[in-house]
Amino acid sequence: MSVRHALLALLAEGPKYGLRLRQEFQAQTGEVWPLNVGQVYTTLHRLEKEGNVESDEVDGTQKRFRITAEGSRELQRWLHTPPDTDAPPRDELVIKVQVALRMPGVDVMELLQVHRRHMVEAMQRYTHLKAETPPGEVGLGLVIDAQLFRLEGIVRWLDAAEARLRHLPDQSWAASDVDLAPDTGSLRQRANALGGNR
Amino acid sequence: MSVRHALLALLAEGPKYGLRLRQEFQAQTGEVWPLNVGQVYTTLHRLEKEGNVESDEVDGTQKRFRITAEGSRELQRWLHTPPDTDAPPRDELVIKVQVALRMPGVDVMELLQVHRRHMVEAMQRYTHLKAETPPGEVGLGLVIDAQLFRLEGIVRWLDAAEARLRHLPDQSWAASDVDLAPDTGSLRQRANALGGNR
DNA sequence: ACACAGTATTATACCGAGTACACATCCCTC
DNA sequence: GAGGGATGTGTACTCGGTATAATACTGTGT
Repeated sequence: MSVRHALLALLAEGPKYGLRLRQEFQAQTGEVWPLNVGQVYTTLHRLEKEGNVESDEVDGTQKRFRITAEGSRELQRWLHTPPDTDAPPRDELVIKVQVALRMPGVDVMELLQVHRRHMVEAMQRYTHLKAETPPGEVGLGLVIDAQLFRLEGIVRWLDAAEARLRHLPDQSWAASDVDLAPDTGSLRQRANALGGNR
Repeated sequence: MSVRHALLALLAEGPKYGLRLRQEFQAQTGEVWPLNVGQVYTTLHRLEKEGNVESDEVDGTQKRFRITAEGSRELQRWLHTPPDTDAPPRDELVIKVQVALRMPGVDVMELLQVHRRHMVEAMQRYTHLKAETPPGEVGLGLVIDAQLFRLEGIVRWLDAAEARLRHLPDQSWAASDVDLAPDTGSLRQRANALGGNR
C-alpha cells in the first residue's frame, strides 16, 4: 500500500535500477522493515503499467527505471493526503479478544495477560535496539519509535479491556444477540455516526 | 487475516449460514468494522478448502456451514498464539514521513502538523461515538477503544518525530547513503538484533 | 583455460485478503 | 400474476506480498 510510493520517491531522486531501490529502502529502515526482492519488481511493473514509471533500455543485465511526470504528480498527491481514519483496520488482537469473549471455557483474563506480557517483552527488545542505534540514523529511529508507540498503545488497550471486563456482571458479555431474531435476524441499521469527514 | 478465525469462532457455536455470520460479526463491532458480503463467502470457501469447515446440504436457498474437528483445533491454536511482534507492519504514515525527509522542498514539520491535526480530529469523532454507545455493548466498546489508543499512539509518535527533527542539524537527515557505493552498493548486513524471540 | 560456486539482477507464478457485482429466490402488495 | 424489495449465495477481479525460477556476471582453484 505504501511501498509503491516509497519506490516512487526514491526514483524521484533520479533513475535507478531495481535492487538499488531495495538497498536504499532498507538503508533507511534497517533490519526492522525488510523488503522482499520480488516485491520491488512486482510493484515496479505495476507502477509502469499505471504510467507512473518508465523503464529505460536494458544496460547489460540491469534495467533503469525513471519516474514520469504523472508519477511525480501522484507522489505529491499522496504526500499531502492524510490516510483514511474512518474504517479503522481490522486488528487481529481485538478480534481475538472478541472471539474469546464469546467462547465458553476460555479464560479471557488470562488471555489478556499472556498477550500483555508478550507485548511488553517486544517493547523491551525494541527499546534495547533503539538504545544501540546511532542517533544519526533518523530513519531507523523513527521506525523503531513508531513500533514502540504502537506496542504501548496495545498494552494500554489491554489494560483498559481488563478494567472494562472486571467491572461487568459475570458472563454478561457472551452473545448479545439482543436484536437477532432466532434464525433470520435483520441487520442492525444504526445511523452512520462517522459521516463528518469524507 | 483474522476475519477467517472470527467466522470459525462463530461457527463453533453451531452451524450457521453465510449471512447470519455477517450479522453476528457486525452485531459485535457495529458500524466501525463493516464486513463485505462477498468476503464472508470467499473466506468460507477458503476455509472449506482447508478442511476447517464443511457445508451442509442446501436447504431451499440457504446453505449451512459447520466447523470441523480440524477447524476447532485451528481455532484453539490461534486463540492462544500471540501475534508476531517482530517484523512490525509497514506503516503508511511512517513511510510518508521517511519519504518527506528525503525529498527536497517538502516542509516536513508542516506535514507532521497536518497529519497530527487529522488524527486528533479522528480521535474526537471516536470519543464522541464512544460516549453515545450504551455500556452494554462490550464488543463495540472494545473496538472503539482500540482505535482510540491506536490514534493516540500515532499522535505521540508524531510529536516525538517533531522533537527529534527539531534537535537535529538542518538537513542532516537527507539521503544518508553513507554505506552505499556510488552505483553498485553492497547491502548493509547488520547483525539481527531481534533474534531473542522466535 | 575450464569447471564450479557464489551472487547480482530480473522476472514470473502463485496466494490470500478484500471488493464489486451478478445471480437466484422468496415474499409482499397492488 | 407482475413488479419490487429484502434475503441469500457465488464469482471474477484487484492488489499487496512471497517464493522461486531464470539469467548473467565474477572470482577461485587446479
